[in-house]
Amino acid sequence: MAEQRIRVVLVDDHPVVRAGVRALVDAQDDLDVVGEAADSTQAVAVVGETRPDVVLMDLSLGDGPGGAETTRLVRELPSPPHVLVLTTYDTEADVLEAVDAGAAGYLLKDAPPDELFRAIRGTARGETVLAPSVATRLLQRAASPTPKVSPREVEILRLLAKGLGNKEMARELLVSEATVKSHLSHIYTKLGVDTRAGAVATAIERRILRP
Amino acid sequence: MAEQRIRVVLVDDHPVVRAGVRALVDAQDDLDVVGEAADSTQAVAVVGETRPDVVLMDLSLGDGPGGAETTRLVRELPSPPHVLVLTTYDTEADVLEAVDAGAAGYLLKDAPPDELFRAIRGTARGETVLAPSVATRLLQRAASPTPKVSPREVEILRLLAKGLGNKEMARELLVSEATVKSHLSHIYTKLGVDTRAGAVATAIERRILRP
DNA sequence: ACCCCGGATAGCCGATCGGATGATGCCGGA
DNA sequence: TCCGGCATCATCCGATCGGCTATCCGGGGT
Repeated sequence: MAEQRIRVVLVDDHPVVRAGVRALVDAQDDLDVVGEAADSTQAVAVVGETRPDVVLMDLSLGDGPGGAETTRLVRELPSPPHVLVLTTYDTEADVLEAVDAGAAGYLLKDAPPDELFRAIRGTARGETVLAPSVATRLLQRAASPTPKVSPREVEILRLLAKGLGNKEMARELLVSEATVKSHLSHIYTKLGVDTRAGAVATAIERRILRP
Repeated sequence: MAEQRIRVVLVDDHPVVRAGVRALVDAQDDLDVVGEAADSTQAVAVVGETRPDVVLMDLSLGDGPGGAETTRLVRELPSPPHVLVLTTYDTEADVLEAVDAGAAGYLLKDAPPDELFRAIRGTARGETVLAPSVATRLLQRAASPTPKVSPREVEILRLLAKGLGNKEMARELLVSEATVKSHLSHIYTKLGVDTRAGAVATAIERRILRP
């Protein structure tokens, strides 16, 4: 059956997870783990050397560039491999970021091994593979596009989460209180809330703020 | 060297992680993985049957009872095994909960394999093993004890994160607005904040609320 | 050239919040 | 038994917030 083994590289900062995926994937006779990387730099190097068909990419890589950025770097290599994101979270922001970084699929770590194998094979063939829960979220977001929060607004959100009042934010950002209120109004509109507490909760949920 | 193999049971809802730990641990000749469980019920059953020396416990087990509660259940069995918590997060609330559920150690999943092995051996001998970053947090918290947030207050926090006003919360919880404000004041004191937004951010950070 | 958007600013006003203070009832541990 | 924590309720008041309306400017895209 295995005309040609599918060559896989793992990118994950957790040794345990790498060992797990390797153990599972190597047990399949049409799949080969040809390399591992724990961070972004290693990932690019290993992919360049081993020229795999598929890269399994974790999104949180500890310090340094994250999985999304690493995906972008890998996809910019000549004749790049397909990237299958394999991660714990299914927050919409993560998915979107990964997808527009060039990821071909998105799986959650709690997926049963079978699903993982099918996903790898599909990705190798150039198919797009999404975990059901992720697909659902994507569709929801597609229906109501998330307006982008501007950098300045993120700044406001950060201070908001620290519990600052408008006056204090104004001082902190060297602008007038009126400006702060203006930003806040825009934030409310974009996040679909109408209170500061709701804005903070939604911002964290959407991963605009890191908890 | 290996006078007596150390018998280990894995409890984790991620197949990938179970495979990883199993692969790593089984490769050590003094350690034996004698069972796996994906949820709380399975965990208790498997531990009861296999009578391991050490249980490696993930804290987030998907639906149903979590790792802390499961740790408690396992520790209530006759001549119970030592429980080593192996998880992704090192939030103070998690650690405390696990420790007073009877866990003997706390390791993070990004720990290098060596550390994991040493931790398992230590735990088997009845030692207390804490990841450095966890130990640090514990000490910090020991200095300034975190006041417990009451169930009712958590309820308030939940609604707060949804952006409700005091009046709306009162209606929702079938109490007077005065009561809501009273709860809020207590929450502010306990969390060390003085605004709703700050309370939400801190509550999420402390994992009192799930994002 | 034109227009839209992000960012900054202003004033107004009603609704809401946050702090202070005080009181009651219940339950569980010392 | 007594104390403390939890949950409940009440009032008062100054500070703050949130919505609304409007203006201005600079840069990027059509």
